[in-house]
Amino acid sequence: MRVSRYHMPTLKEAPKEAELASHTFLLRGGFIRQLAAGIYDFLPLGVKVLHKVSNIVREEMNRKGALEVLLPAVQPAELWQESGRWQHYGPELLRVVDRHKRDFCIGPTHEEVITDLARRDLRSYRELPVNMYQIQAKFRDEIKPRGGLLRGREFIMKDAYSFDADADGARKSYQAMYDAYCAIFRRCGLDFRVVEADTGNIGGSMSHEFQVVAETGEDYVLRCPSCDHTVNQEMAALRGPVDGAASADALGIPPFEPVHTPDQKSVEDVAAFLGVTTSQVVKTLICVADGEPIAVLLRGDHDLSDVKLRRALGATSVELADDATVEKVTGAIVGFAGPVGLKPTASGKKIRIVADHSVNGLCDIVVGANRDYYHFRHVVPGRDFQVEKFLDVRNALAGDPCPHCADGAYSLFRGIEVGHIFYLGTKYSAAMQCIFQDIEGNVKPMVMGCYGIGVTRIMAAAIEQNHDERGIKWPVPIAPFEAAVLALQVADPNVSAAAEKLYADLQAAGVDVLFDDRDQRPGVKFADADLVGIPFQIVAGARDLAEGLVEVKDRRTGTREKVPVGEAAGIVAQRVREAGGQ
RNA sequence: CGGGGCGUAGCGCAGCCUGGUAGCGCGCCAGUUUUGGGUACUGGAUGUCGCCGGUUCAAAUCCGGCCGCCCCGACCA
Repeated sequence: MRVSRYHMPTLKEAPKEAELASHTFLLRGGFIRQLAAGIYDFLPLGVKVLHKVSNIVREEMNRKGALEVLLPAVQPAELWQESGRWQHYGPELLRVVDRHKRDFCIGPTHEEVITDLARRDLRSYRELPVNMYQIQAKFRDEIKPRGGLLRGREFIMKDAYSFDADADGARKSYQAMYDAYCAIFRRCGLDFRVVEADTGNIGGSMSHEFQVVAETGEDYVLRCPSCDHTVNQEMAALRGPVDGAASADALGIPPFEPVHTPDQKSVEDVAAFLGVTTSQVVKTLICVADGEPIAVLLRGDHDLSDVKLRRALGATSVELADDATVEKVTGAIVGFAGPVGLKPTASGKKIRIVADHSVNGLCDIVVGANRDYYHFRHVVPGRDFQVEKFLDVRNALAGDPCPHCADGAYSLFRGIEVGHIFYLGTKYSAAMQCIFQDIEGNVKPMVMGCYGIGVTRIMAAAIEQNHDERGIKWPVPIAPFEAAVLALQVADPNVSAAAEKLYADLQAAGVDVLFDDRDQRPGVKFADADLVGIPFQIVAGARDLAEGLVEVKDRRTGTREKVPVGEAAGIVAQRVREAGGQ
């Protein structure tokens, strides 16, 4: 491709909305343009990267026997009502009404559609297992799209769904996808980790995330260096109730008493005001679990993991109560909830009180007084209030003990989730009558799995991981072009002839090459090639050509070397191959 | 949804407080120049100042409403 005939609108200055490297360079390099919040146009360069990633995904999926399909973006509400998600998905599901007043949604995922497809055409165990996938745009009406392609509302995803006759087969299907995903991300040149994850509202019983290691990632991941256990922070368990080991000696502690805390709402404020540490303040979070309010006690310096709470309670949904509920339950404005003297619920039942293990064994603590602008101090758990049970519900932190080995301690890193696989079981197949007959003639629901990869998110993640101040340093397999030829003085016949030959030779060698044949200053070409992130650049200029040389630059390492013109194409073709190019 | 900010040329911004000719840099077009890391000079084109309404002789500027975008928080296969 010749730059003079290409559309590559690079920008010298970054649009002000871009904060992250990936967002900035994608915009500046002319890969994408924003159309609306979280919605982007893909320009020619962006599409090229998208295709390279998609092709890798496709190859690895096909290698595992998965079959490519293409499902509709617009889906009828009926299917979602069948699975129950029309009610449960919430405002993230973009719903539309057609001219006949029928309800539809723009698919945020395709479990319903694929399950419907499977139940119609798959009847016998002889036809299983089947794994079908597609690469297609999804829409999720995110509250807050951010970071360009990192969290858009419309994005491109590869989603696959497996159907097996039994759990054993389904586990094999799951493992095949696990392996395929590792191969895909490795081929994309990403530094990633496989992470144990929660299944969220998609359901199922086993799940792994594939996280690209990046400072700018939204997810927090804990990893134990001694046993390599790696898990999303929101569900990282802790080893035993070690926090509460110190036994309470309530004897010397005076009765609890109210203190006026007029302007102190946060734990930090209260601790500072009363001259105690934040770990001596116990915060009481009013949550709603499956519709019932529940009080959850946590040490002031800890955060709640709503995922761990949900799992510990065996609830299907857990959320923080809204202000009105908090006021009803505590009789005080938000910020002063405490375990002492909580009101019974509307139905007359006493509100349940649970606590994190770390609260066990604390004594002489500060808690909210369930009264506006008051706290209690010298409170002793067990003496002044009772806890129904102690649970592991706080977010694990770096340094916390790993539950899978005797002495390991978690370390923390941030990641960008680029893939997620779920062992679904029969959640959708049972709800939607996706059944088959086994060898004995029994009718059973199929055992499913689903597997997603954020294709557009890979683009962003790859940049977060591979860039410098000048621009992108694409890994060769997903770079928009593998090499560029920069003709520094197009008016000079020697230069243009040499550059044309290099261009032709590289093409003949199967290299995906961009030829900068514009009548521009050298600086412009260098800057654009670096910005756009072409891995290998051959610089053909009058100065070196006079000696029969051109310069070969490696964008990733920054090394430049002078080589004879005649050898340059061969050298670059060789390096492209070694780096995993086409 | 709560808090904050922004909306003026393709991009980055000034002008608004204190109402009166719409500006700067980059980019773009023409020409000259330059030719190994965004060259210099000359000339030029480009704006419903986000939208609607109000105040006023006069509104980018003041007032009201709406819309859009960004950031923080809550949310999130």
